[in-house]
Amino acid sequence: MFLAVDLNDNRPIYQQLVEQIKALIARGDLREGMALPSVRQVAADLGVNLNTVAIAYRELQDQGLLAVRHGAGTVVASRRLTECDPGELARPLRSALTHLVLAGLSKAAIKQLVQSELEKLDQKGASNERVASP
Amino acid sequence: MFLAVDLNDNRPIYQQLVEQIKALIARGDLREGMALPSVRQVAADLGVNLNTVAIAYRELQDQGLLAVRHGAGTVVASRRLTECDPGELARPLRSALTHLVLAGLSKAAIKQLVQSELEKLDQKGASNERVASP
Amino acid sequence: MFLAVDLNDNRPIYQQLVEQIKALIARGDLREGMALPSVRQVAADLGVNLNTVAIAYRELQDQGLLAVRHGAGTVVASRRLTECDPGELARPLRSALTHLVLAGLSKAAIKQLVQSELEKLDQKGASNERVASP
Amino acid sequence: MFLAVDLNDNRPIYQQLVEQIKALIARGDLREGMALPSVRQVAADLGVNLNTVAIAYRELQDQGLLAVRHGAGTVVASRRLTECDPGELARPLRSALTHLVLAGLSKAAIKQLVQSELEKLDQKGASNERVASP
DNA sequence: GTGGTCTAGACCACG
DNA sequence: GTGGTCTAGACCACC
Repeated sequence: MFLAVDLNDNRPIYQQLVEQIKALIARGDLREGMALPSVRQVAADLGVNLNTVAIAYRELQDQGLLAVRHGAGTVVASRRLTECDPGELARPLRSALTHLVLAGLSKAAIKQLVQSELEKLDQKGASNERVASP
Repeated sequence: MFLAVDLNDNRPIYQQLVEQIKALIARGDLREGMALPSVRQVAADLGVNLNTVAIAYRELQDQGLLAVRHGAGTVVASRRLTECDPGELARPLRSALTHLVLAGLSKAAIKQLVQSELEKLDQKGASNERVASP
Repeated sequence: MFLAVDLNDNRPIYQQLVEQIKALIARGDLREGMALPSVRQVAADLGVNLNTVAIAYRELQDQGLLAVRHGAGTVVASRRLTECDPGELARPLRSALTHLVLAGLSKAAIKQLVQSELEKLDQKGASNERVASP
Repeated sequence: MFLAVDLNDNRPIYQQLVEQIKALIARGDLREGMALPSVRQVAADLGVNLNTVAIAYRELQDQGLLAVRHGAGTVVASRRLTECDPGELARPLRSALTHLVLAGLSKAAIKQLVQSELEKLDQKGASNERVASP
């Protein structure tokens, strides 16, 4: 299984699941139309409450990333760009960068870190830029 | 005053204050030894409870960013760089970048955003690199 | 119950609780993953305010000793050794030893006291060294 | 001057002064009958409030370590063993040892640390054991 | 049920 | 004046 809960993480479990599934989609490990394991199975595998998983799935559905097909499980939705206030969009970025600056990293070191993290995300997730090969 | 609370923000007020003050320190608007407004004054200005502000100040004290002197006010602490696991350090960055990718931003757009945010931070905070030339 | 507040103690109640819980963990009475009584229960048992206990738990969470799971109670965190400046680490020891010297204890008496206190701590806490022999 | 205030220390200034003077006495740098600088001079040297120093001196007087001779300044009192509940006496030691155990130090490492700290204190402060030479 | 946060108002310790 | 702590009681989020 590709999901895990970290008990040493302060964040609520459902939020950890949301983040992880988002990351899988962003990386391209989960693509449009691919099925996700059922709420019950995830709950059983991780040993968490069924409701907790359901809330995570619902959150992702609300964000337009998952499509819940009645009786047929849950699949990755067709990519719809999330509509956000551009100002709001950058807030977590701003917060993360502040964190790094206060930790003493130089501007160059931070840009390098961003670069390497972006490459990790783009390894498989180039679905948007892909042009012709299938 | 340079602080504000956003009621539309999900995060607790005290955490908003922590973030804002951290940003001010990272930008160089607040420097070593500079005094912060008193807990009571901030509370009055923002219309929040005294304790809420005290919790924010205390959090920053625990993180080593503020030096709170009982009876004598609060000042920005002398910076000792926080030593952290580099892996842990990048986690919020990773999360923020995932967020942006899912919002549909291209790799190039994200790097540009990072660049512009870093420049905002570096406007004033170059005090360490500047030596003597003017 | 294994906690108590001493009203003759100058230190704030929440700090007394922090110290006591730390001691229980150091002694091995509380081990990784063990659940602590709820904030409400401790507050009721000790006759102190709910917030006072919450502050103590939160402090221990910040120090990485407890894992507080919203809605699911509090457990002893999986230990990751705290990395500290060795000089800073010895400060409370230095202060305590000074105290004992001024009270008139001989060097030998102090070492004996240290020995006996350490034995109390090591009674149960040898879980890491024990391997497999019984 | 042999006293200093550390602004990055959370403890109140007067308590820092008390600790430092106690350490000087324990080490033997200050011996019976030796004069201390006046309250005013210490206050001026350290740039702290006159009252703050006075409170520190008074605290030490209450503990029987200093003798304030009206109009003639302050001297180190003739050593009187501090009367304490033996249980109370060990509390700071217990707390310091707990701290070290939780930081991951082994029993042996702690005893070695105690040994080295005690030797620092005994360098000059052997006034109790000294037998014959004056 | 759990913990998290906030308020209002009180009292104490420090400088 | 400053910050520190505590109380009582409320409401919210999580499981």
